[in-house]
Amino acid sequence: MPHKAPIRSKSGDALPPVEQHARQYATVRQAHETELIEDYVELIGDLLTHRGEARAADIAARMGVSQATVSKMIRRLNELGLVNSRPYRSLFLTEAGEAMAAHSRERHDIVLHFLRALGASDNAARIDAEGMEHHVSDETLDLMQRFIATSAPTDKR
Amino acid sequence: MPHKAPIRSKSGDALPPVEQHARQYATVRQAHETELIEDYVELIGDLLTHRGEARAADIAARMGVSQATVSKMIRRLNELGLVNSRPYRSLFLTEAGEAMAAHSRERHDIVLHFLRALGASDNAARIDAEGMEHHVSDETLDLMQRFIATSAPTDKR
DNA sequence: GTCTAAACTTAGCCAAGGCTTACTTTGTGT
DNA sequence: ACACAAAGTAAGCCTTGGCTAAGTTTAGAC
Repeated sequence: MPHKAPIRSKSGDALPPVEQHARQYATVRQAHETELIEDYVELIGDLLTHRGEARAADIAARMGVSQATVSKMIRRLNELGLVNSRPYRSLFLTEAGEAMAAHSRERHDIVLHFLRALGASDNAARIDAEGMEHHVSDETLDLMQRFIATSAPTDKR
Repeated sequence: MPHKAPIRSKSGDALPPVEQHARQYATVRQAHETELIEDYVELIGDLLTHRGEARAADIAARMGVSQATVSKMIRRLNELGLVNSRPYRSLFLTEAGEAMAAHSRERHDIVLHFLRALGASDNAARIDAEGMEHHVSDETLDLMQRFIATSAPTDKR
């Protein structure tokens, strides 16, 4: 019964050690937990910046979900101390919310510009950035920034 | 009451049109639905390739979840026609499962090598690849491949 | 000033993906 | 040959993040 030899047959990498492998997946699972929260907070921040206010209806339309879903989510954000909301009123971010929004926005921008610098179309860059944003380590983010700097000496809108 | 003017105040990009924005989030949500499935199938394929068999206990250890969770998941994979499993026995992939595993593995490898080519450490590259893999469009994947080719004329390992 | 549409909330449903606890099966070691 | 540990399964719980349907509040039109 073949069981322990580190066979290496395919293109490249063998399986990582069990604990390392488990940590990889754990990191991804953890990212998924905070991901949606960050997306909401980021969007709220963007709406406040670009539209002057953040209404649940706008959020629902942009997220592509029902208003009920947004309403529920806002309650969560409230409990988490990320937004200040009064029933039937427009939303505001708390300090913690502002910080999270700024942080997310910054990461998002870097990933987005990186993808464009790599040569991606606007559409692909936008979609991929939205998904990748939460799975890029600080280390990699740094490399992306460096890549942007060297590749596109001047431009950016 | 300020309401509709396309204000553009910050660093860069204004908000995308509502429908486009909603589509972005929808794409991410959809990726999340298939992500776990793909990770399991990919891991099973890797275990079969590198270890000769795929046991639930191994999967649980590598995923960092309980055996019960794996057992439940295997039932789902079975219903989806991705694995062949007989109770208490080792797993095998169906043709569809093989195809999905190969596809995931390929994407995973490209992202991983891309990150290394960018300059990421082994650890960061592994973790980020695990998370990014499911959020990279074919278009971007192509660009990554091209980047690998130009940046590292020969090496790999 | 009132009435009505739009915005918002609440309640209750569902599926997914974790968990623990308890049970069954398998296969080894002696 | 059997007993017992390891592997696997089953049942039942919880939280998240969707949904719909029904009710409430707000605010703008007239």
